[in-house]
This record gives sequence, C-alpha cells and structure tokens, in this order.
Amino acid sequence: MKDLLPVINYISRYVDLTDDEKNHLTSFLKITKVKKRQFIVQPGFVCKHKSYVVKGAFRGYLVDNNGKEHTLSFAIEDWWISDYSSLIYQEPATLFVEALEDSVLIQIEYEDEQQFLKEIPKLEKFERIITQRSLAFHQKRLLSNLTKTAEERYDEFMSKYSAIAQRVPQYALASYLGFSTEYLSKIRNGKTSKS
Amino acid sequence: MKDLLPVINYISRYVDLTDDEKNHLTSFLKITKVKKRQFIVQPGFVCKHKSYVVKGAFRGYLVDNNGKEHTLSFAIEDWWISDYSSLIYQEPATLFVEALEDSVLIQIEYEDEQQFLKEIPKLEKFERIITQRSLAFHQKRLLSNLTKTAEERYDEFMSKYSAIAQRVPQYALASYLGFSTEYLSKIRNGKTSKS
DNA sequence: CTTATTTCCTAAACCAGTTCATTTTTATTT
DNA sequence: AAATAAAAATGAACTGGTTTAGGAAATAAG
Repeated sequence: MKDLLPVINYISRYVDLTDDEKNHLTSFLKITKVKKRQFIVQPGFVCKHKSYVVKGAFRGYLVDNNGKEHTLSFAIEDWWISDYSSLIYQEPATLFVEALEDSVLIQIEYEDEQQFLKEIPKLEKFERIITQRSLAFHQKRLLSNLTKTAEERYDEFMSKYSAIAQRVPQYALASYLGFSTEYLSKIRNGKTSKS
Repeated sequence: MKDLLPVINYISRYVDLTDDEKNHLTSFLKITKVKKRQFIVQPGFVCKHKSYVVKGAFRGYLVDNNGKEHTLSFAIEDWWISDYSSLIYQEPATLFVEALEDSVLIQIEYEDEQQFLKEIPKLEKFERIITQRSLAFHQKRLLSNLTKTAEERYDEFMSKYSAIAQRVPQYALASYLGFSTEYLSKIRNGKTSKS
C-alpha cells in the first residue's frame, strides 16, 4: 500500500528494515480520515492506537475541574499523537485529541504493536530512540515553563514552531504555553514590550 | 560483585536475563561514592553516564540567567539520575546534578551502554519501557503545572513523595514545584488556607 | 562548644498574568 | 448573501505568587 509508506519511511530514519520487515509491518497499519472537530481520543476511553499525521493538524488537551482547557501537545504532518499515558498503561484516557482540520492519519493499534515488537526486535530500538527524544523534549519544555516568562515562551515557540502557530487557534496556543488568551492578545499587540 | 546486584535486580523487574547476560552486564557497572555537595554532572561538560542511586539523594537543576535555580528532578534510593538530554545526544550538559547527602551510585557509561544494547537486544526493551514510563511521568507533571495552583501541586507532591520531601531542602522543593521558597513557607504555615 | 554558614520564616510592597465584561472580527452554516 | 457561531481584541479591576529585606533556627566546621 503506497499510502502507508510515510510511516515506513519515518521508521527507516532510525533503523534499517528489510523489505520483508517493511511488508510485514505495513500489514498492521491503517489509514483513517477524520473531519475537523472530530475526536480520536476521549477521556474515559482507553486509547487504542498511536496516530501518525499524514495530513492535517491535531491538538491533545485536558479539561480541568473548572472547565478550562490545557493543551499538552500539537501534531501536524510527520508528527505522532495520542494520549501516551493511556496508551502505554492501557488505562482510560484523560485527554481529548481533536482534529483542528480535516485530516488523514496512519494508525497503529496497541496490540498489533506489542506483537510486532516481539517479531521484529529492531523496532524496540526505534521505539526507544523516539521515546528518548520525546522525553528530552518534554524535560526542556518543563524547564522552559519553570524558567521563562510568558512572553519569552511565546517568542521561543514562534521561532521554533511558527508553522504550527500559524495553523492552530490562538486559544489553543495560549493554553499550550500556559497563559490566558487575553494575555496572548496583549503580547501579540505589544502591550507588554518595552519599546 | 554483590554490590552491583541492585541494578541487575532493577532491570530484572522489566526483562528476564540469563545468568550469562547478568554477568556480562555486571562487568560494565561501576560503583561510585560521592560526598554531599559534590557534583556528578555540570553545565558545559558532556554527561558520560547514567547513575542508579544505591544510597543517598540527588538533585538535578538548572541555573537561569538571573542566577535562580530550577529543579528538574530528584533521585533517592532505587532511582536513576543524569542530564538526560546531554546523555542521549552527547551534548554539553545544561544541568547541575548534585549530591544532597553522602551517597553511593552504580554508574553505566554511555559508550558501554551503546555496546551492550547491541549485544543483548533484550535491554532495548528494558530501555524502551522505562523511558516510556518516564515520559508519561513528565507529561503528567507538565499538565499538573499547567492546571494546578501552587498549593495543589505542593499537596500532590507531599502525598506522593513525602519520603523525598523529608530529605531535600525546602528551597529545592519549591524550585521543583515552580514557586518561591517564601511562598512555600506561606503554604506550610497555613497562611493561604481557607479555615 | 563556639563561630560561620546555610536554611527557614515573616511581612509589606509589588507585579506578571488573570478575570470579567463587552466589542470586533473571522469563520461556518443555511 | 444573510445569519449564526466561533475566535480574537480591548481595557479595567483584581489576585496568586514574587521580591525585597530582615531576623531566627538549624547545620556544619574549626
């Protein structure tokens, strides 16, 4: 299936797969199309797959006791998204994962992945490496939240991920960076800068 | 070496190792003793090992441009610590990792680990699993910082990690939870509670 | 056991970012 | 194209947490 190639190519950046391995792996992948505003993960339901974004944009977020939304992650083309905690422990999710645009995904089911990790040990290495990188990323983000002001975090995000910033609603960006939409508005319109 | 058994036992919680594998692995482990206030990682130097705490307590922290300290992680007995980002990318560290007490460590060198990951593929699975769990932990912490007040984060930490709270200085705990020591003092002495 | 250093506490002034309330703009639907 | 809903802007009042500055305890060192 040509449509499933992007995931094979993604994995091939980290480990070398034989043609047989590629074919075997491909048999487990599924293409899914979702419409804007549709959820692929919802609180209370166990997250059954990880999703690679072929086309579109997604947002993973938590709704707190006061009804406020807090964005944990975004994903656009060539990124993965899921409720990671729900997926690895196979526990009910706490996050919503919602399509911000009409999108196309390639999905891997949890059980299938457990199976081919046994069959193709090379994929353990792939999993280890991308998980390590994701962990390093999250540690940096934690430190960034601890050390930087709202405006500094905004500037940092804009310089690193302007492609994402341009595609997601402003309230989603604010809730990712950890402040209110009103404050983001102020930052954007220069009410806080010193010249 | 009997002293190195704790790490073998730790790994054996996640994967089954043969006696040969255990022996081979043991040959790469090194015991290190460090005194209180000693650093095992410093900014500017590439982090060359991950450390398992046999005895003692550690703290990993960043010093920002204003000289303020921000704690990323603690480690007591049966935990691991390092500058993870520096370790996996073999880049200069940004963190200090400092002993809070006289301590004993079992260390694994970066190159040695790369080698035995090739020799014993089972260890890839071990690495994957603990990295996944650490990632899930950091995601939860990130969400906790986004959704909860200082006092709620304090209460949460005390109920989950009172063993750590009792052993680390208060300024270290405050800087982990993301607020000032003065505010921690207020929380502890009930100046903020509603009755 | 005495001195120095590090850690912890207290309180008032302050500020980065929130909340609330309303308006304007931009998308989406009919 | 009009109607409706969703997203962004604006400003004034407010608050959770910081800063500054000091003193009191506790630890470590001579």
